[in-house]
Amino acid sequence: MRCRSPEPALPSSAGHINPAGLCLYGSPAHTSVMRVNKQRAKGLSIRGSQEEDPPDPQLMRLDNMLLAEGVAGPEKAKLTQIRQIYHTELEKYEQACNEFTTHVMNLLREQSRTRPISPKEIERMVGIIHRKFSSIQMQLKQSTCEAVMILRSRFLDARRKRRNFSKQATEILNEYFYSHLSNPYPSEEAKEELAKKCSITVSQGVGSTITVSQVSNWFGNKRIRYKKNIGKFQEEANLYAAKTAVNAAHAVAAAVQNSQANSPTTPNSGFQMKDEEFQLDSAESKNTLLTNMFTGSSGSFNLPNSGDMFLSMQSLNGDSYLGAQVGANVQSQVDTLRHVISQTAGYNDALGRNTMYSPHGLHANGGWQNARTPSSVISPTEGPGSVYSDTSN
DNA sequence: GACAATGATTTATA
DNA sequence: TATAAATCATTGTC
Repeated sequence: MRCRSPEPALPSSAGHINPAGLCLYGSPAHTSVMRVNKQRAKGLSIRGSQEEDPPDPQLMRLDNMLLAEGVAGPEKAKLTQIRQIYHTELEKYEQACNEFTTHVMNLLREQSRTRPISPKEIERMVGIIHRKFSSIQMQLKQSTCEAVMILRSRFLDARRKRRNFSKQATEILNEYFYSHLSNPYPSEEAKEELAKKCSITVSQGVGSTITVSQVSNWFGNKRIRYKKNIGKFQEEANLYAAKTAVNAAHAVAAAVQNSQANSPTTPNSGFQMKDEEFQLDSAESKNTLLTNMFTGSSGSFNLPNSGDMFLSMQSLNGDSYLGAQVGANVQSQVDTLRHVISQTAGYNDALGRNTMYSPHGLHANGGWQNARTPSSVISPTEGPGSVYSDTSN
């Protein structure tokens, strides 16, 4: 149940101060507001009114609190408005108190001509007046604090509102999801890294950050929605699978080049890759590449890695996406790659296992195998510690 | 304005 | 305690 905060009741004039005025009950802020008000009420006097020139410490504190929360724009303007009204009203009360006291003193002086008036009586009268005004001033302060607190809660409430993640952030999360399709349960570290990565990306655009719990939410939603309607996500899965493939291809190409550069005596393994073959400027071209990879029509490059990628194709369409022919094609490409990579050294363990055709991943009953087992990762495309790898699958 | 997409919340469960 | 599943509520698109 979401609560909606009402509009802050701004104390616009002395006559409008809510006499009950005090609804910050229960909250620590309320307690502290009351405590401060009590302290302030104790020392309230006409003379003390001059102490109001510096900004109210409580309001200053709330102000700082709001600023720390990132209050800006209209909220901040409203805060300034509240403070201005508060100080204006306070001044008015103090002036009225002064004037009224002077007036009563004059009256008493007048009366002293007809009857004896003791200084004690004058003091008592002034005391009564001051007490009355203090009480009104306290109400003003309480109302102001209330308005500020409402403003704050409204701001926090607004922050709870749903905001779509940036495109880049969603892409990062999707990349992870589809490259870990057999076990889309990022570890705590992976979540942290994803959150970090997303926030870095997002901060360049929207200026917000994504927390670890938001990453968890995202994966929770993604898993359930993917499982519910695999067909709907097929295109997306293809796209990200292609992306992963391209990334892997780049990494392999780099590894091969590196290997050749480091070992001038090593003959060319026959696995030549031109970088332009992997330039995919559009989703369409990625899809084309993907299609070619699975049909073998391109000839330039076929599936480099990613058992998950094949898994996604399988699981998306039941158990026979392009069937064994594709599987064999993929297998041969993987074998070629494995051979190349084994020559470049360093990733044998990572790619040494071929689980491409094992029926892992999404179960027929709708669950993921090894659910709740965080995937740990070392990948040829990203290296140790990266969140983008699923070689454990 | 209708509808789909999506982030957040709640509840139940292992 | 993490997750699944259902649901809510907002945002974006047409």
